[in-house]
Amino acid sequence: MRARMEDVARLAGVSTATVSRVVNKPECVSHETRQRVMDAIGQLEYKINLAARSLRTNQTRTIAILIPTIAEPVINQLVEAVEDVAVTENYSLLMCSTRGDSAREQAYIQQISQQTMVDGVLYVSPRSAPEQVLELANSDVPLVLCNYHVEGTGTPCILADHVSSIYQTTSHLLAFGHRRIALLNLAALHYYPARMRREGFENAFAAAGLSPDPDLVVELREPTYDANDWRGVINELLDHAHPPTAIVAFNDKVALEVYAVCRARGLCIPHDLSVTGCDDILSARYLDPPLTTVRIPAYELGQLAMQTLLMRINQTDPTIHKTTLLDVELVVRESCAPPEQAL
Amino acid sequence: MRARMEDVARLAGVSTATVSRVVNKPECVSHETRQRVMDAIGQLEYKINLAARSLRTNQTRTIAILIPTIAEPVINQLVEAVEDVAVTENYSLLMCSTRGDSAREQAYIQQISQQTMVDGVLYVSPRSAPEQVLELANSDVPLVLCNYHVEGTGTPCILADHVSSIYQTTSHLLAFGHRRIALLNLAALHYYPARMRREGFENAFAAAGLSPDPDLVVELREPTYDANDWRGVINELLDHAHPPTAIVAFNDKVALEVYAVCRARGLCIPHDLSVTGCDDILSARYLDPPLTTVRIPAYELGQLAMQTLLMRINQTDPTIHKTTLLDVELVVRESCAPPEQAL
DNA sequence: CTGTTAGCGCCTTCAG
DNA sequence: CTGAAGGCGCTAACAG
Repeated sequence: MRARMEDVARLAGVSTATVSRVVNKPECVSHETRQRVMDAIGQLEYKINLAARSLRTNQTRTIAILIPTIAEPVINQLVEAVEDVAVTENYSLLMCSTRGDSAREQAYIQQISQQTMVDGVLYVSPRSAPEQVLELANSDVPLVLCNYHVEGTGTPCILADHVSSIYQTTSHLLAFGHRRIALLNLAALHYYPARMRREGFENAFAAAGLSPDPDLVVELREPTYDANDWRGVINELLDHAHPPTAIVAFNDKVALEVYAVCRARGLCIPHDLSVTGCDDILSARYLDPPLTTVRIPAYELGQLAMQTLLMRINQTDPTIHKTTLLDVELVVRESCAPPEQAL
Repeated sequence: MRARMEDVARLAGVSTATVSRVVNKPECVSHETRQRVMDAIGQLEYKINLAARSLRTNQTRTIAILIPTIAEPVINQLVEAVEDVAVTENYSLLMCSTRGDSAREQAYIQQISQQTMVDGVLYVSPRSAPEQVLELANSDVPLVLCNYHVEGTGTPCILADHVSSIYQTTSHLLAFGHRRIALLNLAALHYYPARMRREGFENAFAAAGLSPDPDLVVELREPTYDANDWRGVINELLDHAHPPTAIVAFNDKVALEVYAVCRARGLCIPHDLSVTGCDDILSARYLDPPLTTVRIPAYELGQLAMQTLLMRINQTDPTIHKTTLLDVELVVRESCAPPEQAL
């Protein structure tokens, strides 16, 4: 629209200050004047110019959410939660998804830290080198990390308990009597949760007074989101002279691949092989048999992360506890059974 | 950062205009001067203020994408495509997802049309009343519609061919010899593609010189994304005195529910019942049996929509063809077979 | 190739 | 409760 506040002011016979008040603090303007101004606004189809406002107020009312992809169920629930909070708090959400492209991740970080464009950043599952994450953490843009952990800086970190998730699925299988349990993990460079999952796996064995067979721990370093590479790995595992009786997949998508391989080999889950996943994606319950997995509180994660970021921005509570670990819940379905003694 | 262009200019011993040029048209500045300015920028940790730039240039370099939810595979692929184009063209993406809440959809539309905040809007799968969509179309914000169609206004519409998708799955079943085919459709208020799907269903029958049994056409008016309501409907259909031998689901999620119901009833797909879906979500191929469905060119849709929007914004080509229909592809897997003659 | 100058549209003290 | 006035930081003519 062409009309500016000045035009509205003239038409309503008031000053621009009053128009501004009508827009921002209507309660501070007399009912009568307000009405006149509102009419003028409608008549001129006046549109408020956010750039001018931002320039003046020094805040953009926009936050950026930096994520690896939007196509992961856990992440898109998290994003939805963030947006829900943003909407109630009158913030807009800038989507920055990197699609596993580290150059793009870098570019986004540059953009955010070298331009005044957002009031804060939510950085989910960083894949960048720790130094780069630190660089952002040490810049003057308020930051909250999700699914990542840094120490030293005052950056709040909100995490699901990745140790616990794999600990729980592994323990579940151990309780069934499995001993030869394989772990399918993603250990891409700078991918933080991988270590925690590995730890959960080992802790579960340790708690049972056992230790895992290193041969059965597979850590793919492929940073992409392409699931194809898993098939080869799974087949290798099953071709092993002394194959596993159970597989702990680090997420449900990989568990899906285990299902596919079993189907191709004529193996019956859970009779011939027990399988667990993680994330509880939609299709987990529709598989045959339904998949035993772990529910990640993705929505709560996003909510908490956004609330924390808002507190940082408003400096409401500078003593926000630095890192929060959210509990995770085992969802037992039908993909696990005692191992075949015959094997 | 505190530093403004003026500070940089002073430190580098040049004018602000030169600093601006270094930032925006580096090729128009001598190598030497540029270097000096860049050093100053680094030294002062100068951050460019986008609000000031926008105020001056009268463009935000931001576009809004208005979507019903982010958690649908087709939509999130589309969004990814949009973002990919945005990144290459130096635009930012504002996420506006309504989560099936029409009040929120309205609020977003208000915000977009009554504030200068974005250079354009991509409106995907509107659920609002047609008048409201038209209101946005007639505002001065460049708009492109996805998965929707309006006539009269010059608004470009980019659509997947919803008629064809259901036409193809229905024909596939007819070719197997099915005659009692049920349609599970979503006909939420103002949900545009529902009509097209219904049309595809009926056209397929007509092309075979047949007509569908109206008893077997179910159109749920539930506007939510909750899939639970479908179970009851599916059970009713199968309890019918003369039940269908095949079910055409309007999308894969609903087909998933058909699988679940069949599993619960001890029915074997495709032996006892043939099923088709639409969208080709990830899990479609992991089901047992793998689901016959339709691939929607979601990425291409998003790409084309964004490119079209950019042309509108830049007025590169005011003669953009108004509406584009993208082809859709049947993916035959194993969820369909000839009907049991015994039934 | 570089500098001068004049706003972009709004908010926000400060008076009245 | 309302008005006057200044400036947020940047870009884009226009000169030189």
